[in-house]
Amino acid sequence: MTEKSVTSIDVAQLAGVSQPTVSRAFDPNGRIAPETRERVMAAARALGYQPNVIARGLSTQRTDIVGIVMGNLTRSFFYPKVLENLTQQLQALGKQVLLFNAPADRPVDELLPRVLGYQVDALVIASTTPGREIIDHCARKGTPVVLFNRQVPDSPAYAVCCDNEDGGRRAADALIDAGYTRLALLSGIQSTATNTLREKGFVEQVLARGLPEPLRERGDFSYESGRTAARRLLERHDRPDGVFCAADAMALGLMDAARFELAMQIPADLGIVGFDDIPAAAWPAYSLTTIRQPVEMMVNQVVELIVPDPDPDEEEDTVEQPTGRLALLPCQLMQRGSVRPVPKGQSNE
Amino acid sequence: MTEKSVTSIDVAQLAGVSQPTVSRAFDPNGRIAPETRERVMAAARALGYQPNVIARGLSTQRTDIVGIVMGNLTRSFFYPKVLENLTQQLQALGKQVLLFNAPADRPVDELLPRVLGYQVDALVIASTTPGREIIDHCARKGTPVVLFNRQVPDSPAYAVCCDNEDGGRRAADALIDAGYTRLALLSGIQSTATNTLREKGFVEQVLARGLPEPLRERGDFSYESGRTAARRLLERHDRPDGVFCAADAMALGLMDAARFELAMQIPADLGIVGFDDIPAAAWPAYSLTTIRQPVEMMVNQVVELIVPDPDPDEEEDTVEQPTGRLALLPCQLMQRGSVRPVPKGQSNE
DNA sequence: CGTATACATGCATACGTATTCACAGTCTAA
DNA sequence: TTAGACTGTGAATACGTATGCATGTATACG
Repeated sequence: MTEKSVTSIDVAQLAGVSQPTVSRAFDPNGRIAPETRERVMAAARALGYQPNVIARGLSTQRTDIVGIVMGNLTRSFFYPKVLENLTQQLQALGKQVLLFNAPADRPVDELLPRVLGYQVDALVIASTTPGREIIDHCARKGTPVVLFNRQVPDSPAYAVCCDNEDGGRRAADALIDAGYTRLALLSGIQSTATNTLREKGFVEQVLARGLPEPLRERGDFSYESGRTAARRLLERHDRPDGVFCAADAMALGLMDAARFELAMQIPADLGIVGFDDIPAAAWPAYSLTTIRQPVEMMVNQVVELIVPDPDPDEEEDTVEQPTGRLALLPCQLMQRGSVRPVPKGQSNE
Repeated sequence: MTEKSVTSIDVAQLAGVSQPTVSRAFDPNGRIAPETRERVMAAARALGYQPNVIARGLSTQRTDIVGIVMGNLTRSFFYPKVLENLTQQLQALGKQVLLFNAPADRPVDELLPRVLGYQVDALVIASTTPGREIIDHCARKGTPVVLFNRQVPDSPAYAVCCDNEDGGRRAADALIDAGYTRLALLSGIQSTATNTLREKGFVEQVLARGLPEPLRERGDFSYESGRTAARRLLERHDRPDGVFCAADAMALGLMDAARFELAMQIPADLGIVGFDDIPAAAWPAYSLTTIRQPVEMMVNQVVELIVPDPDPDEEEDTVEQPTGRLALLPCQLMQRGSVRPVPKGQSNE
């Protein structure tokens, strides 16, 4: 058993050619006579030969593997879709995804040795805290790094973000336009850029519209954290009447605590705006008004940065991209039932 | 730029040893003097050297890469957790996960060339339909294949399943014990073993307990499919009063349609039992009674099959495992609010 | 003191592919 | 007809690591 696997040499022998010819047959641009290629392919089929990607990687210095570092996949219910889309698109382009798991609240540098060892062609960091070390190291090796909804200033990494700050502003507008006045903020993991920017946009807009500084409560992006934070927040004497949650999962937890533990009416007693637009936000049991992240667009951007267009006339001079290039994609307010309708004629002036 | 990456030869030069010595320094079992190892490691640190896993893979015929084939990650909300757990555990054991995406309803054989090319040490197939070809090919190469919640009879693949058939039976008992009598079944993708077995267990138990054949409606495991199926199912003149859904996501869709479109009371007018125990099932907005799959246990089993215990006294004779070995893990009924309480003294006799 | 043993290390080579170079044959243009 | 360009192929080699084998050195035992 454990049959020795069939190599390009075996195929070469059967087809009566040399090993390099087999290699060329499998290279779409390989200079080879059509009839030779056909003969090689026939032999390959007969033997069940499949080029060894590992060996090829050693030879070409390209593995067609893209590393993806992700934190808790199941915390906010947002990243599974990102991962799914990314995997599908990359696979369609001949790349495969190597998945790394990292804690969300520590820099990902601990994974550095692993990631480097696998000679990935590119690295996507999402849902965790990027570290300088890993970014710089990849930069030296010429490995593109794309940060997903994260930013590291003055670094050579690309960043693809939805406009979190603007999203925060829109959330503020949505609540204020609807007439809520005692606002609160339920934030996520403090060390993340997603949280910081959403928070900043929200608070600044609240102040800009002439309302007092919103209350603050902390969570970790998860449903449970939203639910427990809700108890603290809604039992205060100066209980807020409108809350922006930095992630939908927290908003759902908050909503459940408010409705089922504190018997509050939504949106009458309490207006809630989330962030992400996860599937459950649209379910009628929640009908959560939220800020949608343009996942498809973001993933497209990432893919574009990672796998260079094969077209551009072989201008292989690698037009040096501006370091720290940032793609900022627009978010969109999804109006649903967790915020009461805007009174006629009133809106963000 | 694109600095040439540092190899074991560079480290060897700096440390004043030969290249194989560097290799041995990084091998935990390598015969090497402690002080030499320290010197090598110091040199490696100084240069930022990291062994090239690809090259190692070529030499050792082991890549430490485990392939995972998954279908729609976001359809039933069950697989993200599986993937997360699996990735974490394998990573802790020094393996990495290479992710393959496959359509859920077609055999995964189309991916065969890809998977084979990457020389994975093991292959896990979940959430999609396994194909004979890929299994047989891996068997010939000595690559273990583990099917997650799937089975292919008489194949050399391992299978780790929760006891889907028993889960179906328990669902039937839960509904019948609570006094529901006009039962229905909302099934998932027909070609999957998970669906077939849950269906079988449920129907057989319903008949065994003396009730008439349950109605049947079809979905695809997704929330939306549950919701649309609900409309068809609940507008019949012989509307059921108890439904078993082959996945929680469908149950939630069904529940929403029943409550918000048809103004039915749950559990009074309609009892619902799901399968999986996804996070949302426990949320008070749903409080779904469901059959829990023991995810941790299942993942542990998978990992055990994939990475052999290093302990067993080097009995490397590879005690031939029985082909088609199946691990059947128990599921558990989670009693919540979507089924009315069992009347006193009544239960599965 | 001599021999057997364990240990530490270097040398040579293998893993499977891609690629550079050289060579022979074919085709085109004068 | 011949010089040149072009095409298709094989030989040789590189990619970075692991490992079998041989060698040399230190240790144990009689």
